[in-house]
Amino acid sequence: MKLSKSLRIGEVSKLTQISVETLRFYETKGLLSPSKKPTTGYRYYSQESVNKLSFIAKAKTLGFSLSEISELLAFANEVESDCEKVKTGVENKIAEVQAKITSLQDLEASLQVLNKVCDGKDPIQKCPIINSLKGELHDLDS
Amino acid sequence: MKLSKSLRIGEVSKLTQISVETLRFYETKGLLSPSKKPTTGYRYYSQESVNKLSFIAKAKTLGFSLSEISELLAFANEVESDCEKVKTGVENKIAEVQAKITSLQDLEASLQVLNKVCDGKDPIQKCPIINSLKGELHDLDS
DNA sequence: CTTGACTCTATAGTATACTTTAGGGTGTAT
DNA sequence: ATACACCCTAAAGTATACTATAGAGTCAAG
Repeated sequence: MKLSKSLRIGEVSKLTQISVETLRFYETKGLLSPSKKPTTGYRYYSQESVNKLSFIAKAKTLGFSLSEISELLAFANEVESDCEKVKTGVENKIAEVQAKITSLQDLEASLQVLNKVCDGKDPIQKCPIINSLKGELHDLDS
Repeated sequence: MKLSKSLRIGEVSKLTQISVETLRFYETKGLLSPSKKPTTGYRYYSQESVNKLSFIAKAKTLGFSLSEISELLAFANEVESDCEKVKTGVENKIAEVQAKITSLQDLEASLQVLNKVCDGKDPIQKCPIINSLKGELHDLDS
């Protein structure tokens, strides 16, 4: 078994495009724990660490928070468990995303109503948008 | 001219459902400035303040941040200006919301792909979701 | 005139995800 | 040997939007 070469923080940073400060920050959040040379305190990252970081980056683009990612990583390390929890996590995230989409669509509709009633040319005292916000916003509450 | 009755912070809080702490916080953010009785420092809010607070609350439900709301309020007070800026602000917000919706829809599609490949019953080592995140995620990068 | 509800300021804490700063060691090439 | 890039820790700062706490003054009723 050949041990894969271990990397220092700056090299990992270049490879992953994650700043060294952020790498250290992730460590404080328990997301990874590189080995440290006791005499110098220098961090040495294995290839596995790099893989983990790309896992983290991808999960982040999927909208997972760092603590959720932490959970996913923990699931992945629980040899006992099956992947039901993981699937459940993904399903919860889907539901969450759908809910966000719905509320943003509602929001957009409300904004479109505001936008439609204003030609942008009235003096500010008569601006229908300002007046709508000041008033009851009947059109928007439904 | 009858001056409308001025209210103390607790009364305004009950009326608007905004906590007294938040009312004071909004003040530090420059969103409103109730008059203060010099001898006691007590805040007294006019009906206009209450209207402003309902404006703020509504704009918040429309996804405007406090600093954006601050701008809207400033526009509304610039007697010189027409409502073009306001309309532009709303249009920018619409574009922003649309962009968010699109990216959330992409996100959902990615999550659905993950969800579909996993029946939730594999041992964690074989979990397709975990493995997708670990691997290249070809299906998701497109 | 005292009690209790209400108000005040100033400061710190919460949550998320980092970034920045200060002050000091480490490693390698010349 | 010394310069220079790179690494370390600990603490503070950033942004958003509040919430909470401590210690003290105010107001109205009984």
